[in-house]
Amino acid sequence: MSQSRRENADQQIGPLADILGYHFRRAWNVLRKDFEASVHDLGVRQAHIGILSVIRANPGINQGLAGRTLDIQRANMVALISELSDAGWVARGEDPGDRRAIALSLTPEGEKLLSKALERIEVHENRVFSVLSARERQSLLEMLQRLGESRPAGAE
Amino acid sequence: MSQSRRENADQQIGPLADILGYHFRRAWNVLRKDFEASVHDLGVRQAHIGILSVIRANPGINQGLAGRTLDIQRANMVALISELSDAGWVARGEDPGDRRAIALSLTPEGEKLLSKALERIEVHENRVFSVLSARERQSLLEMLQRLGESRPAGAE
DNA sequence: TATTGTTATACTCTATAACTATA
DNA sequence: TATAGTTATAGAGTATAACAATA
Repeated sequence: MSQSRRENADQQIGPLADILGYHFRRAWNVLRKDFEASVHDLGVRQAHIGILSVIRANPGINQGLAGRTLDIQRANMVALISELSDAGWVARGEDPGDRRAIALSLTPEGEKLLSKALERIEVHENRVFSVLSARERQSLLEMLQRLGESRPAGAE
Repeated sequence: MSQSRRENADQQIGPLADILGYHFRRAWNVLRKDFEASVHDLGVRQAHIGILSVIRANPGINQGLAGRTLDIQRANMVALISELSDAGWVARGEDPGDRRAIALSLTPEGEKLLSKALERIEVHENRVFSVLSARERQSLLEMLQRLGESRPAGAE
């Protein structure tokens, strides 16, 4: 159960062949690069899309909750929201119930941008995941959901 | 085919629910964090393990080829190899056939370190992937391999 | 006391351009 | 001219500590 066949040039990767995390990293990099290339000219990055989606689905949501929903530290949300605001895609409003909080909403331009980006992303995903069957794609989605929602305990 | 159920607190994530890349990112972060926590005290990072493994499997391999095997830019290999050399795990030798190249090999300490790290990683992977069955794990491995070896064309 | 947003800072991985010394 | 290693630098995502204003 080691030294699995690997057409990669003529090099051996040794113990890595059996480490899922290694293959995860490579696959993630392929996915990430193609994603970036496919939306780069729109001026958005990965993190932006997540934020815009969550705001669209929850108009008036505040920064901290949006960040927690996406697993983005609140400290890192600050710059991201500034970028989205500077671009004219997100508006910062007042939270009626909490004067510390900022209520986020999409501007009409933000709505348009998000729709355009989502179209690009659909094409991008069809391209990248063309090496998988529809069934495999569904199976992968379920596995990734389970992994992403898990909180493995033991290595802290 | 949208707005799929999500137990994530009471927030909606909107269009993200159907984007594989979103779930890929979350799963990758869970995996990455647990990995780091599990080998951190050994003084190694993700990239180091890959390099050590490839050197073990190909003693005398040069820096550039090791990097290409792992999809690490040659510019980024420099610091990584320096770290491994400074730690006493990797030795830089002369390449008999090419005076520009550096022939890499593991020191006895490097061998020991790698073995120890691989044990940690096995525990780590069993922990993280405990949410998957053995069959799913195998299926995931195959899909990740296919994705990682693919070179999606169209978004450049 | 706890939480919201903020600033400052750091780490890791990834990426590009330009240089040198060989080949 | 092409390649191996190098330097410098930058972008992107992620992480922690500490602070002011508000709850």
